[in-house]
Amino acid sequence: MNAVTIKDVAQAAGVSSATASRVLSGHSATSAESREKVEAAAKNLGFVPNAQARSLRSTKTDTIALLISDVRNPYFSDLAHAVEQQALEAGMMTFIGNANEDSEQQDKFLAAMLSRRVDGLIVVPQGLDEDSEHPSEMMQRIVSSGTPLVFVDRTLPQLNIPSISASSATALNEAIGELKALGHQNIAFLGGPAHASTARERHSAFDAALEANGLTTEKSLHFAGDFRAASGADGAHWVLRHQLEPTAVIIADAPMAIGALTVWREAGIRVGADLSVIAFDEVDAMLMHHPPIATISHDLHSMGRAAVTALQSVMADKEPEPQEFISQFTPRASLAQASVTPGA
Amino acid sequence: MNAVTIKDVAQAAGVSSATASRVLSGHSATSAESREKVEAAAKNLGFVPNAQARSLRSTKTDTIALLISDVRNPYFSDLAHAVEQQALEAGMMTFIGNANEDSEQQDKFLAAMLSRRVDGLIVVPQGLDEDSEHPSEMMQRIVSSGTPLVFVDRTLPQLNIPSISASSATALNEAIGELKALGHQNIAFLGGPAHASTARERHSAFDAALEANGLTTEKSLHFAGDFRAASGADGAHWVLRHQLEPTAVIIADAPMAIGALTVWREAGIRVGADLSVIAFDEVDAMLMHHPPIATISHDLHSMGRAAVTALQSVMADKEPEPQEFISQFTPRASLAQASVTPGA
DNA sequence: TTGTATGCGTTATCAT
DNA sequence: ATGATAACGCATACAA
Repeated sequence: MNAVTIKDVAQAAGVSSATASRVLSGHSATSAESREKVEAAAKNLGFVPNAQARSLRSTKTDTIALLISDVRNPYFSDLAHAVEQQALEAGMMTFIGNANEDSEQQDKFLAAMLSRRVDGLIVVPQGLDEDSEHPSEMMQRIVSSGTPLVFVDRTLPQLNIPSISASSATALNEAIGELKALGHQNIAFLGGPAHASTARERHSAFDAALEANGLTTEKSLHFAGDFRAASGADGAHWVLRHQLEPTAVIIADAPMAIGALTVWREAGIRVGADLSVIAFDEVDAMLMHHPPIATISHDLHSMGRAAVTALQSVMADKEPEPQEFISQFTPRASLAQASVTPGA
Repeated sequence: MNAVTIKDVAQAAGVSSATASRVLSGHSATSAESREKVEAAAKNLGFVPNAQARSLRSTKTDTIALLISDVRNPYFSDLAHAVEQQALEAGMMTFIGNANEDSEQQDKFLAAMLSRRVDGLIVVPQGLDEDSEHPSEMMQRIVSSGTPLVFVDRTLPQLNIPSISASSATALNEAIGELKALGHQNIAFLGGPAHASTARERHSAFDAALEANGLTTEKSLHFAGDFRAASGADGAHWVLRHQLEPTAVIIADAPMAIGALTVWREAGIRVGADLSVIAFDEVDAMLMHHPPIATISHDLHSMGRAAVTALQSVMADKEPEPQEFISQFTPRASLAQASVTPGA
């Protein structure tokens, strides 16, 4: 077992534990001689500082936590990768946690992080499934604990927390404009759960884009899913049975798109001929599909970087102006894919 | 800021901090009266125990770390999900780290975990790129520190660490048998980097399967990639230019398959007609491809569970019999996909 | 520059 | 069952 402490190192080096500490943390002044001896002893004994004790004393952990809502969604694993790289550059470790689209699991992770005194938290917040109006109790406690916190991708508007999110207005306007130009009139929307701010934003941007393009906003053409594949499959059936016979569909995330495309394939619907499809999130599966699916995609790398930067601001200042941190990113529409073709 | 300690709780409850501790950790015997008072006070003050201090004293963290080699590879994020769920059931938190297929980044994470005194480590080990024979120095230190350690997916044979891995022999035998029955003679293999044990295992199982099926083991039909998409693209070009004109290709992981399929699509090669393709790892992109790609897929859920179970054994016993923990899983071949058709 | 002594928040020991 | 106190490993104020 590893029981080698700074005392052992000090003893082996023939100095006091204070001097050993000074050498090993490298802050204060130390003589070249003791530096040499201590470093040799530490290496020799295989000394690994106990981060628990260190941060108990210094109240700094150089660690942030990132909570995403679904590890298995490539959208979020890309985001995780971006955050991690940026944090690494800033000398901080990242703990990645997975809420699994479940607010209970989110709270468990948040509690663990809070009790481990991470320096900051970057969170894709889960709304409460039953009640989207109020954040969970644990989330409230995080906030009132004063732990630096930043939301990314999704947000909880009630909480006034710095948020890195995206505005789909432009991209959806472009998409709908393109579809209209191709003759599509009845465009369906397979949306996400109302407790996710991104789902709400995409839905209202969809409605606004219809209106801006002079198309009727038909409430019945909106399907409420939950961002997971199974609900996309349900949505696909719903589209096929819909009395307005939509000729184009926009899908709010990649897992739902995968579920839907699988259903349509099995039903013999030819995407790009019988039905035009545009999906959020440019993941491999969308590009591998035949034909490739037109996408509205976010610059996850930049969003991840921005989240870390915003968190660093919060960690530095004590009272930041929240308004400064509501960053809006603009996703990019790639519509020149064969999944978008003239409609009836 | 959150500065409420167990002393504050004790004071508010009118008991000693020792009693408060006993109530809050729930181990020793306490009177109903003090239990009530302490719990009320704790809730009232919003007390969050400091895990640093707790585990400094108790040398237990109820936390394990999982190091995967690429967060963005769905294969590994599925594995991460499985490990996390199983650990949660056992009352342990999981820190997920990403080596990004880089042994330096692996070592950074391992150092951080070691210094945080996690109770155990589940690792998909990176070999050293230059020298696949020796584990990294940090890995050696982990081992000699006595921290409970289990390898999953990949292993480092030199280290004699309990390992959860897979044997592709059966699946590849089946795959090659099918290809031969369909008339394929020249079958190429796009493999992974030699420093990954899975790459070596898949390669030698491929050779063995050729031999078992009475096909010549043609060294020149093996392409050495690195498990990433770009090398799959290189491999795709290599296949097209190869003088033996292979009619079937087996690809060692999903990212490489995606890279290769993209190249072939752009080159106008019709997979399933001009070329038969079988890929390891059944990820969404393989199923979305037209035609769907035949796959050899692992039961990641079981492998993840097994890894946690094995780790628990190591944490319980002090000197386990390593042989007991070399679990072999057998991937399943799904060959009835249209990417596999008769060959020249 | 170095050593001594103290404290971080919690649990364990030893009395009572 | 409870309280006083030491101890976990480290960093730092203060003294030398």
